[in-house]
Amino acid sequence: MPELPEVETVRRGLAPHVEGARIVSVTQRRADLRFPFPERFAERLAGRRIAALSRRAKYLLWHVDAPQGGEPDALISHLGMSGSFRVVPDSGDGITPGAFAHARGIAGPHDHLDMELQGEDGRRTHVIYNDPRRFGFMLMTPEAGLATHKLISGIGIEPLGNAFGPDTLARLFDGKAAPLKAALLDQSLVCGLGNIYVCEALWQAGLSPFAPAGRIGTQQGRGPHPAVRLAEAVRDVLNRAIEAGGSTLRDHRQTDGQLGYFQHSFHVYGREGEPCRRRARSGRMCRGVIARTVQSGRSTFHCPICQR
DNA sequence: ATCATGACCTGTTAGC
DNA sequence: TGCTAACAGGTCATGA
Repeated sequence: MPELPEVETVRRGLAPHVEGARIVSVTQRRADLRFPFPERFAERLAGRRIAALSRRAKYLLWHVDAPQGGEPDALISHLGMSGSFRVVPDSGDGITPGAFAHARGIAGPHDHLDMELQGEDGRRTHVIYNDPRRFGFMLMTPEAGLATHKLISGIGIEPLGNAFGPDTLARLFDGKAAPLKAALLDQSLVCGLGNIYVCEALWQAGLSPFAPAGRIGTQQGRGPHPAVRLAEAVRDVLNRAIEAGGSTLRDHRQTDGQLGYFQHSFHVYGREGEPCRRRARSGRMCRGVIARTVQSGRSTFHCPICQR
């Protein structure tokens, strides 16, 4: 599921419920996800206040205030392929979170974590993490060391940030023989893109997923420079996807349970064998048929006619 | 350094 | 209907 737009959708959905809220209790239903949970995870969080919820690449960062006599921590969470959070109001019947959730039939087999929160308005809610494939994870690190944390320090530029643009992109890709598809998936260059949005951005930019990444900085032709088209396409696709609440193929839900709907706007992803939807300025439709190929072990969807 | 591959784990779907 | 194989949004470790 979760590429940048889905993670950002989740962040926006959670933020009003968690920012400023106090963690009343944490129910952890298994010892590990992709990685083991941190030692004494639930105990360490209980009683502390969540100051802010931010996002870096596809990571959600929960900034947790210091406990008595301690230091602030950052909870680093990743949704993997199938993770989701949902927010459920407390029943107010005083039953423990786990029992509450089960009693109400809310906890499914893959509800691995249940955080009971008390908002600044005093209201209680549960934030429940569900993840069937368990490729997601949660780690804790001192807030002061967050930027140098192994998982965070190597992350590339945020495509929706101010520093991202055609020049940066061309510089990052300069000299790279790897195909554009692989370069855009490389989180240490530009972060947040996954298989879907790389395919969509390349289509929108009219660039071949197989073209060497280094070429976008030098290739000349008619019309806007490829790096300009690609940078614009990346931002536009991501922004539109966020507006749509992300893409729901299977698992992605907004935190209120709503589906994302950007999948209805896909031009290439999952459209193998269907006609290309590009319309030329003349009004003529592209005659191409969307092809699926495998690049570095994953499906690439593209139009062989208009993506060069 | 760069690149491709396999592994992680479960659920869904296509095909027989 | 029932079984099996292929495939799925991500990342990390490994080896060429």
